[in-house]
Amino acid sequence: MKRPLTLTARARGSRVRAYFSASASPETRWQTPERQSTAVSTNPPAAGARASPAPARHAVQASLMSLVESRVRSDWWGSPSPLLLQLGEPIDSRLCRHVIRGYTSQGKHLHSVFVFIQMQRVGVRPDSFTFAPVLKSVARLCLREMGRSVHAYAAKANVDGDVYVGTSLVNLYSGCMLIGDAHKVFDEMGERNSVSWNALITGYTHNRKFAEALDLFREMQADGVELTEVTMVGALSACAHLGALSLGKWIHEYIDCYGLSLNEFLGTALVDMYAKCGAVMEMEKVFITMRAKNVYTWNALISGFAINGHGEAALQAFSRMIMENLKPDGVTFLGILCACCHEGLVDEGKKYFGIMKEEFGLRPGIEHYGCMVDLLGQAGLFSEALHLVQNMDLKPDPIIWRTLLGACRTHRNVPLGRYAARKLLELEPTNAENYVLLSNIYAQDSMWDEIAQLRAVMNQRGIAKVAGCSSIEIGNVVYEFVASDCLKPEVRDLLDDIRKELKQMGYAANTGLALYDIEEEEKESSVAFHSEKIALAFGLMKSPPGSTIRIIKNLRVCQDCHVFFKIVSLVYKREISLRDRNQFHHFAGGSCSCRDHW
DNA sequence: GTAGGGTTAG
Repeated sequence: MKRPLTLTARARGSRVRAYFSASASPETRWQTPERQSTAVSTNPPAAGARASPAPARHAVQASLMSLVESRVRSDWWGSPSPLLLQLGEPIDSRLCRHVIRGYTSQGKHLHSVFVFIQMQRVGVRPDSFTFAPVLKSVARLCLREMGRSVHAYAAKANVDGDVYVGTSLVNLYSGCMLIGDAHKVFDEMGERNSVSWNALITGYTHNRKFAEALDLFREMQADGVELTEVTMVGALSACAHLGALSLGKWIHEYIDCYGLSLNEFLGTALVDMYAKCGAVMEMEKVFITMRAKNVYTWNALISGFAINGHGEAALQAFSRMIMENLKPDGVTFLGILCACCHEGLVDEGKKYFGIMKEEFGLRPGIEHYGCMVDLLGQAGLFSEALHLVQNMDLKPDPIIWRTLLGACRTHRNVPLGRYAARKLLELEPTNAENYVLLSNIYAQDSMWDEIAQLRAVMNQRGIAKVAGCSSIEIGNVVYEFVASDCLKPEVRDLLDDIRKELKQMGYAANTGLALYDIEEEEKESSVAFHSEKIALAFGLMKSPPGSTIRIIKNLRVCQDCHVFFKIVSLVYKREISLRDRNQFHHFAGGSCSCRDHW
């Protein structure tokens, strides 16, 4: 008998807050208590989500034609099926549907939309069979205003109550990043089924609203709607991003218990969930179990190894992938280059960057260059890194400059740091992270005047630092902590005790990381209460002895916390997994899986 | 006959 699990919604408004606890056992189905959060369904849609349908046909013709016709004409006339362009001729509606469906399924979305418009021009009425594919095409093209017009036209044609059309509309708005509108359509649907729920859940994950996606997942289950493979893919994706391991495991159990098909989609989502939750062994187990694998699956495995500091395993996986005759793509090489970065494998990274172009004919994107700049910069090879940035065939983006700036911080390279920061701030003057990075470089060399100037610029421009936030799951409840939080006395006392103990082991707070020029004692306390340290103290207090402490942070871990965690893992004999914004740090016995490269 | 799915720099 599996453990009974209950689910609670995320409680908002408290400093330490519970997201959810894991769910019910698969046998007993998921017991969903009353909602505590109003985060999801009260989200008001943007005005005009249900625009007046009155002038629908004209709206389609006028607003859509001007937008689409100019873009489509060049390749339309050369297309293999120009028969519908005999404007003014009667067009058979069945033929139109057939052609639209064909174009949409082939990914020729502009063609699909264009045929739809021709139908309006010659007075052929579309039906639900026509709206569904054309809405899909509009969604893929991300044409918001066109989508609203087609929505209005569907209402006018009285087919918006159809479950297929409704689901297509949910998909349309979420694809256009208008998730509030998608939810409004969903709420107003007279008939819903599993597919409509899946469309909304997936929409929330695509819109990066992961906690809300899980709220919906819980609602769907409570409503007794069938949870399918597609549902689980969406929910697992949300778990992966949130680091919600216990819920992810529950879903895995459900898949096994209910015999859901571990196809490429679901298997890849599971592999990715375990990877992003730092559970590397479970990730490998799922991968081995899977019978159907494709390039997505391999990519999830390779980047999973990479972010968890298993660079060699990532490279071995790549070799196996090639042996199994799978063709790697750009994402595969991103994982490989990322693995080389985290392992500091400069020569290997250069080799794979070359292979990518020469053997596989893949043109490196800006993200591949980003990895190479990181690899070279973190290795202290600044001339090569700068040469690459200045000579690549793409315009350097802010991430490229920020990566170089980060390497300058690692190696205390103030002159190049200034140069990179100037380039970066030209492109991205309002991102606080850029100022903090440069300030950290100055602070390492006690350049307090420069820091004061930076602070003045930030104040003048009204730029505030992003608050550090760390979460930890204890007993199936996720607690969140904010940096310099108002601590409970017992957590503060424990942190003080830990610090005293660590000081005896030679730990001294790295006060150079404080953004401002402040008194030594204050500097120490500002890094002393970084959110990950608070989460760690809470974890030491509340988790069973010997269990792995898993913490997730929204920003990159600072050098001081990194040292702190290493010593805690040694002194307290605990394994600690810390996921920061870019990668995992697995601490054990006084060292970290990242080998201090991050 | 129409709708819903996975990987991706720092």
